[in-house]
Amino acid sequence: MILDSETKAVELPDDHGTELRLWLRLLTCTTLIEGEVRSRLREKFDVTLPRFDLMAQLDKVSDGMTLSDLSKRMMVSNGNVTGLVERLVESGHLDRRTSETDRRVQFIRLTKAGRAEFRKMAAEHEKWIADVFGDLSPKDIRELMRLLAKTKGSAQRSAKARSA
Amino acid sequence: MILDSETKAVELPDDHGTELRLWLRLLTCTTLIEGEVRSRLREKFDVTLPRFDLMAQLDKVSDGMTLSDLSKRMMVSNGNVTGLVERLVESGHLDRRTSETDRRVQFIRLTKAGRAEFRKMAAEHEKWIADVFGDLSPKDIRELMRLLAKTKGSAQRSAKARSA
DNA sequence: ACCGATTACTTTGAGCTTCAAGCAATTCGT
DNA sequence: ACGAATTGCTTGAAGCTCAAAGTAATCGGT
Repeated sequence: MILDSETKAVELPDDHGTELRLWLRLLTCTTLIEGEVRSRLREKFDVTLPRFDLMAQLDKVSDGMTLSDLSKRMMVSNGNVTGLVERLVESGHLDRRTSETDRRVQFIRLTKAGRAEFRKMAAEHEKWIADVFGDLSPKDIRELMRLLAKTKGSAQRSAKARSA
Repeated sequence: MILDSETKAVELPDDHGTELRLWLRLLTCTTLIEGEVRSRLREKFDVTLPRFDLMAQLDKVSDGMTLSDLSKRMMVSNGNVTGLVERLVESGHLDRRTSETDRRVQFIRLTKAGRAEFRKMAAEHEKWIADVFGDLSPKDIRELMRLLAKTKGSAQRSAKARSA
Protein backbone atom coordinates (compact mmCIF):
# COMPACT_ATOMS: atom_id res chain seq x y z
CA MET A 1 0.00 0.00 0.00
CA ILE A 2 1.26 3.43 -0.94
CA LEU A 3 0.26 6.64 0.77
CA ASP A 4 0.51 10.05 -0.82
CA SER A 5 1.44 13.33 0.86
CA GLU A 6 -2.05 13.75 2.26
CA THR A 7 -1.95 10.23 3.64
CA LYS A 8 -4.58 8.90 1.28
CA ALA A 9 -4.24 5.51 -0.33
CA VAL A 10 -3.34 5.89 -3.99
CA GLU A 11 -2.63 3.60 -6.86
CA LEU A 12 0.79 3.62 -8.38
CA PRO A 13 0.25 5.96 -11.31
CA ASP A 14 -0.07 4.01 -14.54
CA ASP A 15 1.13 0.69 -13.26
CA HIS A 16 0.97 -1.48 -16.37
CA GLY A 17 3.35 -4.11 -15.16
CA THR A 18 0.94 -7.00 -15.54
CA GLU A 19 0.26 -6.25 -19.19
CA LEU A 20 3.96 -6.01 -19.83
CA ARG A 21 4.61 -9.34 -18.15
CA LEU A 22 1.80 -10.87 -20.13
CA TRP A 23 3.30 -9.60 -23.37
CA LEU A 24 6.72 -10.96 -22.48
CA ARG A 25 5.25 -14.34 -21.67
CA LEU A 26 3.32 -14.41 -24.91
CA LEU A 27 6.47 -13.52 -26.79
CA THR A 28 8.49 -16.17 -25.00
CA CYS A 29 5.98 -18.88 -25.88
CA THR A 30 5.90 -17.92 -29.52
CA THR A 31 9.67 -17.60 -29.80
CA LEU A 32 10.13 -20.95 -28.14
CA ILE A 33 7.70 -22.77 -30.39
CA GLU A 34 8.79 -20.96 -33.51
CA GLY A 35 12.41 -21.84 -32.86
CA GLU A 36 11.47 -25.45 -32.32
CA VAL A 37 9.48 -25.64 -35.54
CA ARG A 38 12.25 -23.86 -37.38
CA SER A 39 14.91 -26.38 -36.31
CA ARG A 40 12.75 -29.36 -37.06
CA LEU A 41 11.86 -28.09 -40.52
CA ARG A 42 15.50 -27.48 -41.28
CA GLU A 43 16.59 -30.78 -39.80
CA LYS A 44 14.04 -33.09 -41.41
CA PHE A 45 13.15 -31.29 -44.60
CA ASP A 46 15.89 -28.74 -45.14
CA VAL A 47 13.35 -25.98 -45.58
CA THR A 48 13.01 -22.60 -43.88
CA LEU A 49 9.97 -21.52 -41.87
CA PRO A 50 9.05 -18.62 -44.18
CA ARG A 51 9.06 -20.95 -47.17
CA PHE A 52 6.89 -23.41 -45.28
CA ASP A 53 4.48 -20.66 -44.24
CA LEU A 54 4.16 -19.41 -47.77
CA MET A 55 3.43 -22.87 -49.11
CA ALA A 56 0.90 -23.36 -46.31
CA GLN A 57 -1.03 -20.33 -47.53
CA LEU A 58 -1.03 -21.61 -51.07
CA ASP A 59 -2.04 -25.10 -50.08
CA LYS A 60 -5.33 -23.76 -48.76
CA VAL A 61 -6.48 -22.74 -52.21
CA SER A 62 -6.53 -24.66 -55.46
CA ASP A 63 -6.45 -21.87 -57.99
CA GLY A 64 -3.61 -19.66 -56.87
CA MET A 65 -3.20 -16.39 -55.09
CA THR A 66 -1.64 -13.02 -55.85
CA LEU A 67 1.48 -11.68 -54.19
CA SER A 68 -0.60 -9.09 -52.36
CA ASP A 69 -2.87 -11.78 -50.96
CA LEU A 70 0.16 -13.66 -49.71
CA SER A 71 1.60 -10.53 -48.21
CA LYS A 72 -1.60 -9.73 -46.31
CA ARG A 73 -2.18 -13.26 -45.08
CA MET A 74 1.38 -13.79 -43.98
CA MET A 75 1.52 -10.32 -42.45
CA VAL A 76 4.85 -9.51 -44.05
CA SER A 77 5.91 -6.81 -46.48
CA ASN A 78 5.39 -6.98 -50.23
CA GLY A 79 9.07 -6.96 -51.02
CA ASN A 80 9.58 -9.88 -48.71
CA VAL A 81 7.08 -11.98 -50.60
CA THR A 82 8.64 -11.07 -53.92
CA GLY A 83 11.94 -12.59 -52.82
CA LEU A 84 10.43 -15.67 -51.21
CA VAL A 85 8.33 -16.46 -54.26
CA GLU A 86 11.31 -15.93 -56.52
CA ARG A 87 13.33 -18.55 -54.65
CA LEU A 88 10.45 -21.00 -54.49
CA VAL A 89 9.78 -20.70 -58.21
CA GLU A 90 13.47 -21.25 -58.77
CA SER A 91 13.39 -24.45 -56.71
CA GLY A 92 10.36 -25.75 -58.60
CA HIS A 93 7.86 -25.55 -55.75
CA LEU A 94 5.84 -22.69 -57.23
CA ASP A 95 4.42 -21.62 -60.48
CA ARG A 96 3.67 -18.03 -61.55
CA ARG A 97 1.33 -16.81 -64.21
CA THR A 98 0.36 -13.28 -65.17
CA SER A 99 -3.31 -12.36 -65.07
CA GLU A 100 -5.02 -12.03 -68.44
CA THR A 101 -7.15 -9.11 -67.39
CA ASP A 102 -4.66 -7.13 -65.31
CA ARG A 103 -1.07 -7.33 -66.35
CA ARG A 104 0.18 -6.12 -62.96
CA VAL A 105 -1.17 -9.20 -61.22
CA GLN A 106 0.66 -12.49 -60.84
CA PHE A 107 -1.13 -15.66 -59.79
CA ILE A 108 1.07 -17.92 -57.73
CA ARG A 109 0.36 -21.63 -57.34
CA LEU A 110 2.01 -24.68 -55.86
CA THR A 111 3.33 -26.99 -58.54
CA LYS A 112 2.34 -30.63 -58.30
CA ALA A 113 5.72 -31.45 -56.81
CA GLY A 114 5.51 -28.47 -54.51
CA ARG A 115 2.14 -29.51 -53.17
CA ALA A 116 3.23 -33.09 -52.62
CA GLU A 117 6.31 -31.93 -50.78
CA PHE A 118 4.30 -29.54 -48.66
CA ARG A 119 1.72 -32.15 -47.69
CA LYS A 120 4.47 -34.41 -46.46
CA MET A 121 5.93 -31.65 -44.33
CA ALA A 122 2.56 -30.46 -43.09
CA ALA A 123 1.65 -33.89 -41.75
CA GLU A 124 4.79 -33.99 -39.63
CA HIS A 125 4.40 -30.39 -38.64
CA GLU A 126 0.92 -31.03 -37.29
CA LYS A 127 2.26 -33.78 -35.06
CA TRP A 128 5.02 -31.58 -33.74
CA ILE A 129 2.53 -28.89 -32.83
CA ALA A 130 0.25 -31.39 -31.13
CA ASP A 131 3.20 -32.48 -29.05
CA VAL A 132 4.20 -28.93 -28.22
CA PHE A 133 0.75 -28.30 -26.74
CA GLY A 134 0.55 -31.81 -25.35
CA ASP A 135 0.33 -30.82 -21.69
CA LEU A 136 -2.77 -28.70 -22.21
CA SER A 137 -6.19 -30.21 -21.60
CA PRO A 138 -8.96 -29.76 -24.16
CA LYS A 139 -10.46 -27.23 -21.79
CA ASP A 140 -7.17 -25.33 -21.55
CA ILE A 141 -7.02 -25.23 -25.31
CA ARG A 142 -10.55 -23.93 -25.66
CA GLU A 143 -9.94 -21.28 -23.05
CA LEU A 144 -6.66 -20.22 -24.58
CA MET A 145 -8.31 -19.98 -27.99
CA ARG A 146 -10.97 -17.73 -26.56
CA LEU A 147 -8.54 -15.45 -24.75
CA LEU A 148 -6.26 -15.18 -27.75
CA ALA A 149 -9.20 -14.28 -29.94
CA LYS A 150 -9.99 -11.50 -27.52
CA THR A 151 -6.35 -10.44 -27.46
CA LYS A 152 -6.24 -10.34 -31.23
CA GLY A 153 -9.30 -8.14 -31.33
CA SER A 154 -7.86 -5.83 -28.72
CA ALA A 155 -4.54 -5.55 -30.52
CA GLN A 156 -6.26 -4.80 -33.80
CA ARG A 157 -8.34 -2.12 -32.17
CA SER A 158 -5.20 -0.60 -30.70
CA ALA A 159 -3.28 -0.69 -33.97
CA LYS A 160 -6.18 0.77 -35.86
CA ALA A 161 -6.60 3.62 -33.39
CA ARG A 162 -2.99 4.64 -33.91
CA SER A 163 -2.96 4.52 -37.69
CA ALA A 164 -6.24 6.40 -37.90
CA MET B 1 -19.48 -38.00 -38.59
CA ILE B 2 -17.23 -40.09 -40.76
CA LEU B 3 -17.95 -43.71 -41.64
CA ASP B 4 -15.34 -46.14 -42.80
CA SER B 5 -15.72 -48.88 -45.40
CA GLU B 6 -17.39 -51.18 -42.89
CA THR B 7 -19.83 -48.46 -41.91
CA LYS B 8 -18.45 -48.00 -38.43
CA ALA B 9 -18.03 -44.59 -36.88
CA VAL B 10 -14.35 -43.72 -36.69
CA GLU B 11 -12.28 -40.81 -35.52
CA LEU B 12 -10.16 -39.07 -38.07
CA PRO B 13 -6.78 -40.58 -37.35
CA ASP B 14 -4.54 -38.15 -35.48
CA ASP B 15 -6.71 -35.12 -35.80
CA HIS B 16 -4.62 -32.37 -34.30
CA GLY B 17 -6.47 -29.56 -35.95
CA THR B 18 -7.28 -27.73 -32.75
CA GLU B 19 -3.67 -27.55 -31.64
CA LEU B 20 -2.69 -26.27 -35.05
CA ARG B 21 -5.36 -23.60 -34.97
CA LEU B 22 -4.25 -22.62 -31.49
CA TRP B 23 -0.69 -22.27 -32.67
CA LEU B 24 -1.70 -20.13 -35.60
CA ARG B 25 -3.75 -17.88 -33.37
CA LEU B 26 -0.90 -17.51 -30.92
CA LEU B 27 1.41 -16.66 -33.78
CA THR B 28 -1.02 -14.13 -35.20
CA CYS B 29 -1.33 -12.32 -31.88
CA THR B 30 2.40 -12.12 -31.41
CA THR B 31 3.08 -11.01 -34.97
CA LEU B 32 0.40 -8.37 -34.73
CA ILE B 33 1.67 -6.92 -31.47
CA GLU B 34 5.30 -7.21 -32.45
CA GLY B 35 4.67 -5.38 -35.70
CA GLU B 36 2.84 -2.66 -33.85
CA VAL B 37 5.61 -2.20 -31.30
CA ARG B 38 8.17 -2.25 -34.08
CA SER B 39 6.49 0.56 -36.03
CA ARG B 40 5.98 2.68 -32.98
CA LEU B 41 9.59 2.30 -31.87
CA ARG B 42 10.80 3.24 -35.32
CA GLU B 43 8.36 6.09 -35.61
CA LYS B 44 8.83 7.74 -32.24
CA PHE B 45 12.39 6.81 -31.34
CA ASP B 46 13.99 5.65 -34.57
CA VAL B 47 15.16 2.46 -32.93
CA THR B 48 14.73 -1.17 -33.95
CA LEU B 49 13.00 -3.78 -31.82
CA PRO B 50 16.10 -5.99 -31.37
CA ARG B 51 18.08 -2.99 -30.11
CA PHE B 52 15.28 -2.14 -27.70
CA ASP B 53 15.10 -5.73 -26.47
CA LEU B 54 18.80 -5.85 -25.87
CA MET B 55 18.77 -2.63 -23.92
CA ALA B 56 15.81 -3.91 -21.91
CA GLN B 57 17.86 -6.88 -20.79
CA LEU B 58 20.72 -4.65 -19.72
CA ASP B 59 18.46 -2.22 -17.92
CA LYS B 60 17.47 -4.97 -15.49
CA VAL B 61 20.98 -5.17 -14.06
CA SER B 62 23.30 -2.46 -12.84
CA ASP B 63 26.66 -4.12 -13.25
CA GLY B 64 26.62 -5.45 -16.79
CA MET B 65 26.16 -8.75 -18.47
CA THR B 66 28.18 -10.97 -20.78
CA LEU B 67 27.35 -11.59 -24.42
CA SER B 68 26.42 -15.17 -23.58
CA ASP B 69 23.96 -14.03 -20.92
CA LEU B 70 22.36 -11.71 -23.44
CA SER B 71 22.20 -14.45 -26.01
CA LYS B 72 20.46 -16.83 -23.60
CA ARG B 73 18.02 -14.30 -22.27
CA MET B 74 17.08 -12.96 -25.66
CA MET B 75 16.88 -16.47 -27.10
CA VAL B 76 18.93 -15.55 -30.14
CA SER B 77 22.25 -16.81 -31.45
CA ASN B 78 25.63 -15.66 -30.21
CA GLY B 79 26.64 -14.17 -33.52
CA ASN B 80 23.50 -12.15 -33.57
CA VAL B 81 24.31 -10.52 -30.24
CA THR B 82 27.85 -9.76 -31.37
CA GLY B 83 26.52 -7.63 -34.21
CA LEU B 84 23.82 -5.92 -32.18
CA VAL B 85 26.22 -4.98 -29.41
CA GLU B 86 28.71 -3.73 -31.93
CA ARG B 87 26.20 -1.31 -33.41
CA LEU B 88 24.96 -0.17 -30.01
CA VAL B 89 28.49 0.50 -28.77
CA GLU B 90 29.10 2.40 -31.97
CA SER B 91 26.04 4.58 -31.33
CA GLY B 92 27.12 5.27 -27.77
CA HIS B 93 24.35 3.35 -26.01
CA LEU B 94 26.59 0.60 -24.67
CA ASP B 95 29.92 0.18 -23.06
CA ARG B 96 32.12 -2.92 -23.23
CA ARG B 97 34.88 -3.95 -20.88
CA THR B 98 36.92 -7.13 -20.86
CA SER B 99 36.91 -9.21 -17.71
CA GLU B 100 40.06 -9.02 -15.58
CA THR B 101 39.96 -12.67 -14.65
CA ASP B 102 38.91 -14.22 -17.95
CA ARG B 103 40.06 -12.48 -21.05
CA ARG B 104 37.43 -14.20 -23.20
CA VAL B 105 34.59 -12.49 -21.37
CA GLN B 106 33.19 -9.07 -22.17
CA PHE B 107 30.97 -7.20 -19.74
CA ILE B 108 28.40 -5.10 -21.52
CA ARG B 109 26.65 -2.19 -19.83
CA LEU B 110 24.32 0.61 -20.76
CA THR B 111 26.09 3.95 -20.82
CA LYS B 112 24.51 6.76 -18.86
CA ALA B 113 23.07 8.18 -22.06
CA GLY B 114 21.96 4.74 -23.18
CA ARG B 115 20.10 4.09 -19.96
CA ALA B 116 18.41 7.48 -20.03
CA GLU B 117 17.34 6.93 -23.62
CA PHE B 118 16.06 3.47 -22.83
CA ARG B 119 14.05 4.59 -19.81
CA LYS B 120 12.30 7.15 -21.95
CA MET B 121 11.41 4.56 -24.55
CA ALA B 122 10.41 1.97 -21.97
CA ALA B 123 7.90 4.29 -20.36
CA GLU B 124 6.14 4.82 -23.68
CA HIS B 125 6.43 1.17 -24.56
CA GLU B 126 4.68 0.15 -21.37
CA LYS B 127 1.74 2.38 -22.22
CA TRP B 128 1.49 0.97 -25.73
CA ILE B 129 1.41 -2.55 -24.36
CA ALA B 130 -1.24 -1.64 -21.80
CA ASP B 131 -3.34 -0.27 -24.63
CA VAL B 132 -2.79 -3.34 -26.79
CA PHE B 133 -4.23 -5.54 -24.03
CA GLY B 134 -6.76 -2.92 -23.06
CA ASP B 135 -9.85 -4.97 -23.85
CA LEU B 136 -8.88 -7.76 -21.48
CA SER B 137 -10.25 -7.79 -17.95
CA PRO B 138 -7.93 -8.38 -15.01
CA LYS B 139 -9.38 -11.85 -14.82
CA ASP B 140 -8.69 -12.47 -18.51
CA ILE B 141 -5.11 -11.40 -17.96
CA ARG B 142 -4.62 -13.67 -14.97
CA GLU B 143 -6.09 -16.59 -16.84
CA LEU B 144 -4.03 -15.93 -19.93
CA MET B 145 -0.90 -15.69 -17.81
CA ARG B 146 -1.67 -19.04 -16.27
CA LEU B 147 -2.36 -20.77 -19.58
CA LEU B 148 0.72 -19.33 -21.22
CA ALA B 149 2.85 -20.49 -18.31
CA LYS B 150 1.48 -23.96 -18.87
CA THR B 151 2.09 -23.65 -22.60
CA LYS B 152 5.66 -22.57 -22.03
CA GLY B 153 6.26 -25.58 -19.80
CA SER B 154 4.74 -27.89 -22.35
CA ALA B 155 6.78 -26.45 -25.20
CA GLN B 156 9.98 -26.74 -23.20
CA ARG B 157 9.20 -30.33 -22.38
CA SER B 158 8.60 -31.04 -26.06
CA ALA B 159 11.80 -29.30 -27.18
CA LYS B 160 13.82 -31.06 -24.56
CA ALA B 161 12.47 -34.46 -25.50
CA ARG B 162 13.61 -33.99 -29.07
CA SER B 163 17.07 -32.71 -28.33
CA ALA B 164 17.66 -35.48 -25.82
C1' DA C 1 52.63 -29.61 -16.27
C1' DC C 2 50.50 -31.12 -20.07
C1' DC C 3 46.77 -32.12 -23.49
C1' DG C 4 42.03 -32.59 -24.60
C1' DA C 5 37.57 -30.65 -23.80
C1' DT C 6 34.91 -26.81 -22.94
C1' DT C 7 33.61 -21.99 -23.04
C1' DA C 8 33.29 -17.10 -24.89
C1' DC C 9 33.16 -14.79 -28.60
C1' DT C 10 33.76 -13.60 -33.75
C1' DT C 11 33.40 -14.43 -38.52
C1' DT C 12 31.23 -15.93 -42.69
C1' DG C 13 27.67 -16.94 -45.96
C1' DA C 14 23.05 -17.37 -46.97
C1' DG C 15 18.66 -16.02 -46.29
C1' DC C 16 14.97 -13.14 -44.22
C1' DT C 17 12.85 -8.62 -43.27
C1' DT C 18 11.66 -3.92 -43.37
C1' DC C 19 11.01 0.67 -45.29
C1' DA C 20 11.13 3.70 -48.92
C1' DA C 21 11.41 4.73 -53.56
C1' DG C 22 10.25 3.49 -58.11
C1' DC C 23 7.82 1.50 -62.21
C1' DA C 24 3.95 -0.11 -64.72
C1' DA C 25 -0.95 -0.89 -65.24
C1' DT C 26 -5.51 0.19 -63.94
C1' DT C 27 -9.28 2.96 -62.09
C1' DC C 28 -11.73 7.06 -61.14
C1' DG C 29 -13.28 11.79 -61.37
C1' DT C 30 -14.39 15.14 -64.35
C1' DA D 1 -11.00 10.62 -72.93
C1' DC D 2 -7.64 12.83 -70.18
C1' DG D 3 -4.86 13.28 -66.00
C1' DA D 4 -4.49 12.13 -61.07
C1' DA D 5 -4.77 8.81 -57.72
C1' DT D 6 -4.45 4.05 -56.69
C1' DT D 7 -2.91 -0.65 -57.00
C1' DG D 8 0.47 -4.58 -57.78
C1' DC D 9 4.76 -5.58 -57.75
C1' DT D 10 10.01 -4.88 -57.78
C1' DT D 11 14.29 -2.88 -56.33
C1' DG D 12 17.84 -1.14 -53.12
C1' DA D 13 19.92 -0.24 -48.78
C1' DA D 14 20.30 -1.34 -44.11
C1' DG D 15 19.72 -4.33 -40.63
C1' DC D 16 18.44 -8.82 -38.44
C1' DT D 17 19.03 -13.85 -38.01
C1' DC D 18 20.91 -18.35 -38.06
C1' DA D 19 24.10 -22.31 -38.47
C1' DA D 20 28.57 -23.60 -38.92
C1' DA D 21 33.26 -22.93 -38.69
C1' DG D 22 37.02 -20.57 -36.59
C1' DT D 23 39.99 -18.38 -32.78
C1' DA D 24 41.47 -17.63 -28.29
C1' DA D 25 41.35 -18.51 -23.36
C1' DT D 26 40.31 -21.43 -19.61
C1' DC D 27 39.40 -25.73 -17.20
C1' DG D 28 40.00 -30.60 -15.92
C1' DG D 29 41.92 -35.01 -15.70
C1' DT D 30 45.96 -37.40 -15.36
